[in-house]
Amino acid sequence: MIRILHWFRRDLRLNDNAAFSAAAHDSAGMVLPLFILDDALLQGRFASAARSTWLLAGLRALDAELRARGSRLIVRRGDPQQILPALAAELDAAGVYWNRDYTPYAIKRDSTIKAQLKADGRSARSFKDGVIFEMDDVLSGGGTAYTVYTPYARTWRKQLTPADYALQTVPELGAPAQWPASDPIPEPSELGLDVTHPLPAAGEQAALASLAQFLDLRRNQGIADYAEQRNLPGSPGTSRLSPYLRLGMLGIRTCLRAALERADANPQTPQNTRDSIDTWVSELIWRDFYVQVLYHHPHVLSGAFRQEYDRLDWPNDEGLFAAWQAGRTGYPIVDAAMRQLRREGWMHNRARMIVASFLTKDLLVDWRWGERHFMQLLIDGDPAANNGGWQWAAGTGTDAQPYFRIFNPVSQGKKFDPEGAYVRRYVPELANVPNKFIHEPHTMAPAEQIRADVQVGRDYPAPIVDHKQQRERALALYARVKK
DNA sequence: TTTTGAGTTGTTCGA
DNA sequence: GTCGAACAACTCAAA
Repeated sequence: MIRILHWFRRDLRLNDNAAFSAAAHDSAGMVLPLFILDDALLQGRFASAARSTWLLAGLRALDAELRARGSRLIVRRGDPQQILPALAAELDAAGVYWNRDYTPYAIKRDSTIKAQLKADGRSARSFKDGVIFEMDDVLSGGGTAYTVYTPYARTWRKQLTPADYALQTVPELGAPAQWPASDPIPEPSELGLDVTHPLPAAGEQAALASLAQFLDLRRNQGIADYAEQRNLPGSPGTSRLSPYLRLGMLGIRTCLRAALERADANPQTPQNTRDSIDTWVSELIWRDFYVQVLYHHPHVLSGAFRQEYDRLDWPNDEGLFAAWQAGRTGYPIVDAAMRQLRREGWMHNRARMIVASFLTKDLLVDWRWGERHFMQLLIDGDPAANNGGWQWAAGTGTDAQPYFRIFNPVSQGKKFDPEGAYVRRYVPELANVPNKFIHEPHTMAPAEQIRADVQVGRDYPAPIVDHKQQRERALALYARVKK
């Protein structure tokens, strides 16, 4: 009877898991589930107390899923490059399987481990699992990787077949006569993590329930209105699935299949629902796109995708950066968003664009400072998507917006949070400000400020920069690079 | 090789 | 308040 180790990483689920299914199949159920807590990832530049806490919750949920099926999760703490070959030897495993990860760190680590395992005479197999299309799966007519989203997405959709999102069921699992030693899953405090804000319910059951709720057409707030509602940060219009996708508590094939079946199953599906499903699938394609961009252009993690933009001479005012982080810029939609990030470890997508534009184009701070701050606080923080989003906002990335397209934080607020619901929720000192002034409270006359229970400059900051002026400075900053 | 069409999510200005 | 045009030019991808 052979044993195969399945090395869990960003795939904390049993359903629809390519490597896990293959490991169970090839070992006739004698798959040994393993997770390694890698100190390098717990302490690196992008380490996050919130995300690590979320991970620990995910491990507990995964262990519970496994135990319900007569198995369990083996946990080890340390360097995977040492632990895996040693553990494979100790357990006399015929092989080790895992799902691919596409960051430069992961690629280097995995290829080292694969070579070691093979030198030891074991099989080492990696699988595509976290995306629909990976690496060179989607190429332009010239045989090169796309760097522009729209033609990438067109080809992605054209070549998609049902086989690309076929699901595997959870296999029957066996148990060895004796389980190897396992470190306990640590409590967050044991890792020095002190996250006080609540997290979503972890695990694949919670993830599947969230997906079902999002796609439920009988409720008004399901996907039917997604195309419109998703842009309103004060409304529950987005899927909220990103934390589950980040750690693979939810599979991407499961998402895609469920979405497409909603549209296809019923010919009566109204047009706005079809549009919404299509819009959401586009978001899933964006996710594949940025993974693919990072795979082909790993330099984006240290500098601009378009390297001429590394010459941008950012003023990088630390005081302005600190005010942005704290949500005290005097621009209500920006402050609401930054406080949501601290309070929930999550931020609405529209708000992410607004605060990214504000940091780079209004405060003239290097996008990498914002990228790092997001990674440290977001429970869904993903190197590929986060980097892609920041570089897009900064105008240094793939498919860059024209550089003069600078968000106006006041008009964005008026357009996407007209009643100020979002602002009022996260900036309570503005709770009683009338809608008319909610996005520019400093324009209230003193008497109006008294009526609204807020004195700007005392209870809430006056704008720390002048948008119009900073916009001109940003244009000048970029113009210097262009010539 | 050359040409052509198009590019996530905007803003501002003037009629 | 609403509308259309200008913003500035460049790169990518496909024909």
